[in-house]
Amino acid sequence: MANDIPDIVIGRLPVYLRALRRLAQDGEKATTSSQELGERLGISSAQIRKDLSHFGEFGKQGTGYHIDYLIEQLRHILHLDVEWPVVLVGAGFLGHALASYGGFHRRGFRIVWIFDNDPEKIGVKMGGILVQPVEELEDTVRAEKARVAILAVPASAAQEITDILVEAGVQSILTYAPISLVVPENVQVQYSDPVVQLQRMTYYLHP
Amino acid sequence: MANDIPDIVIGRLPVYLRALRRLAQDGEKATTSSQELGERLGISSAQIRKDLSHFGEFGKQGTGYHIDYLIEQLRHILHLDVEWPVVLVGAGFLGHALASYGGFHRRGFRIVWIFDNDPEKIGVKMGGILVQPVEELEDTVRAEKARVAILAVPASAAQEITDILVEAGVQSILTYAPISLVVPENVQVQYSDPVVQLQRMTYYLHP
DNA sequence: TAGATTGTTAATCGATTAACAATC
DNA sequence: TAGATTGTTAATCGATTAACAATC
Repeated sequence: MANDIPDIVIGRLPVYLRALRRLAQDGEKATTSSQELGERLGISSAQIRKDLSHFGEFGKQGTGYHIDYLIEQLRHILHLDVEWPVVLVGAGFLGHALASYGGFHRRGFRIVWIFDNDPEKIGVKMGGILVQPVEELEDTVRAEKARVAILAVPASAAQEITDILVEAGVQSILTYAPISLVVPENVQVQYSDPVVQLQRMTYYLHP
Repeated sequence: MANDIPDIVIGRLPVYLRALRRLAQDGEKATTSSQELGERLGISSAQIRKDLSHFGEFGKQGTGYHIDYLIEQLRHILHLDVEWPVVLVGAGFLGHALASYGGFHRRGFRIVWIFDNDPEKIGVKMGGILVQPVEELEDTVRAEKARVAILAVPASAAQEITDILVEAGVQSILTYAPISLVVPENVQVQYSDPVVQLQRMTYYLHP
């Protein structure tokens, strides 16, 4: 069963989910509409309705979408009704920031292992988690069946660590290294390179 | 003169640039081809040629693209032949990681101001830069004509800080806050929310 | 010359939007 | 009932790709 639903649609669902959670938190109303959501996100209401219609009928004519119900549906679609344990590789400043970030909790993820190759870092606690030697990465991933990883290592180490992660069974990698990774097609990669993101904007700045 | 060239094309150029710089650094050859580049990036060669053709003719039949020359052209197109001073708001762990990141240098950016609202942080040096009180943000941005900002503040502060930045003249914002920002249409925003990125991948994981 | 690879065209493929019947 | 808003259709719009003449 291959994937019927466009990647680009899947990519928007977490953004919808985030906006819905905000609406739920504000607690002003129990329902919202594709129009209201679209205005907040800068997306057309038709697109939101179309995206959601790939998965079912979640709204009611005349009233819109029940916020809590739609949140539950999106969580289910995105497989967020379980908490995913995450392996973090790289315990530099960025690794430290990620390990200490409170935002994973309740949104589906928890960093539970941290690895680094620097003897100074090994044994240190970050976000309450002990930093382990990278030599143990492969065995740990395999034994614990970790499927989600975050890469916060220098470009020079990124492909090598990726190969280890993939070999050990990781299927989803969020990478901060400024390099394009080569992975098998069943492995998902999301890139976060601040420089690339900044460079996407300077085109529009007239010097 | 409005923008003729699709956003999606602009978005790929920094990725091409990054790959080209890697090739230049390896120093094995002076030229590359759309095919080689495409294989490294997982993009079709036709797309690379098409993207570049929006801006001119940079290659030669039979030999491909001269790497250094194409790098220079892309830098020029993306307005990276000047170094952009960047204002960073938020001096938490993430702000610290960004301030200490060596990767901005030589890729077109330099963080030169850091602001925070925490008295404990103000006066501290991060990446060699003094953290200043957020009360001075607006005046500094205006006086120094900063046009690029990075937001590393909690969701609760993000829209408020955004409004100040926009009011003071910032036109490009890279935000790490887990919230959709509302900005005028002449302001560019790039989002980096690790949870959203992870959530985009769990859809493809079968629990 | 033979081989390689560009830039571009036209065809294909895919995504977005406008509009509206259905219905809460 | 009147007003609002969904889910869906068909039309439009835009992006990608295959193919190839041009030419280095």
